[in-house]
Amino acid sequence: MEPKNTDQIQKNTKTQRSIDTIDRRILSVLTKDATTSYAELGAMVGLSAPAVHERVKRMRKAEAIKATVVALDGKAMGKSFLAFIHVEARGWGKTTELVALGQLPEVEEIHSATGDTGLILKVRTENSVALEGFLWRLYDIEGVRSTKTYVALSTYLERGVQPEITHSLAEGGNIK
Amino acid sequence: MEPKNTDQIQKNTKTQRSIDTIDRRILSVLTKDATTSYAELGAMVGLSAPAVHERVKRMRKAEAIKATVVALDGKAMGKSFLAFIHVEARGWGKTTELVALGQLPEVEEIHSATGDTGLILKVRTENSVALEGFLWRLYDIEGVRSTKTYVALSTYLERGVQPEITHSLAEGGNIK
DNA sequence: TCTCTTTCCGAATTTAATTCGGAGTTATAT
DNA sequence: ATATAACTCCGAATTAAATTCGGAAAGAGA
Repeated sequence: MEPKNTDQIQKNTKTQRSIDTIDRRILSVLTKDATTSYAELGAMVGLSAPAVHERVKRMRKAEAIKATVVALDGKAMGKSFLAFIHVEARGWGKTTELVALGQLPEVEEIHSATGDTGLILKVRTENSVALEGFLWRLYDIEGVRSTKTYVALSTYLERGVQPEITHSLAEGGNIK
Repeated sequence: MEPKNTDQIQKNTKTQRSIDTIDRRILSVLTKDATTSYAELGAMVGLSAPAVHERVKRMRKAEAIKATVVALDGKAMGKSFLAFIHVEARGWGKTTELVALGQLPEVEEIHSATGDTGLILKVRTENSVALEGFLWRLYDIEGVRSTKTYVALSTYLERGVQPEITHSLAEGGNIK
């Protein structure tokens, strides 16, 4: 047996164990149905229930899993209108007031963005009247220069962060 | 994937009891933490565990609750880049190919939209190179005329559909 | 009023989550 | 090489929660 070169420096001592293939397979199931039991998950990935539990617990602690939540249906909640609103604001200091809009349950996402727009909002309202009401509130905020609203007519896909990565995207080639 | 026509589902089912205040309070908790036990939920809303269970079961069946899922951290999954891509396509028949992009785990949302754009995509990738790779694949699709990409610099809020409704929005006034 | 339906509760049961001790593995240091 | 420490796993035992069940209370409609 040849001795390995020990020159390599290993410096991951205090870092959390990285997410491995089994972790991603577990997460792949849980992003679709988090009511799956540890026993079932174990059968899928070839581990015992306590082993899966241990992994999930670790990922929760490391905040790779941010939360377990129910996904609601917009229409059933009485919110038929979905819109993306691009907000152009004068001066970056006023972003605070805009972010405060997150208090409203109609606002689901707030991102600052590149391009010709400062903020992107995802807003789901009861109807077009409520959306208009929201836009009025937006213009009431000091510094809001302009907005562009894109109303979603149909939603073909809507889901959270997926654990898989398409490595071929970073190579310019086709899907593996 | 075809957008789900919930109207028909509603018709076929016997008149479902509508979502009441207690239901919304339960959902409000579950959208933040679906690991909350029925006993705890019951204590919060003044019901027994079986009563809460019954309500949740009903809402699942009625698909007001679409699923229970884990919310993952994009960075922890190795996806640091978030972008919204507006796609303008020539002819509506080609939408099928675009919707097929939903196969990629990087694609989180696909909506058809009003405005000067046909589709809005929400895409989360490893880095800018992978995002560029994705854009190349987009342009490979027949009929894609142009795209506009908005990269999210910071995310201030990101959550699912909320059960509460701000009624004052539909009245043009202030928050109640 | 009577009946049908819905919603709820407490108790009992079933199922799953969680804990625990120890075996096997790997990495690191002596 | 060998010991040490740190992981990861498993099966068994325990604890906690989900689920089922029968029947009581409340409401709707005839």
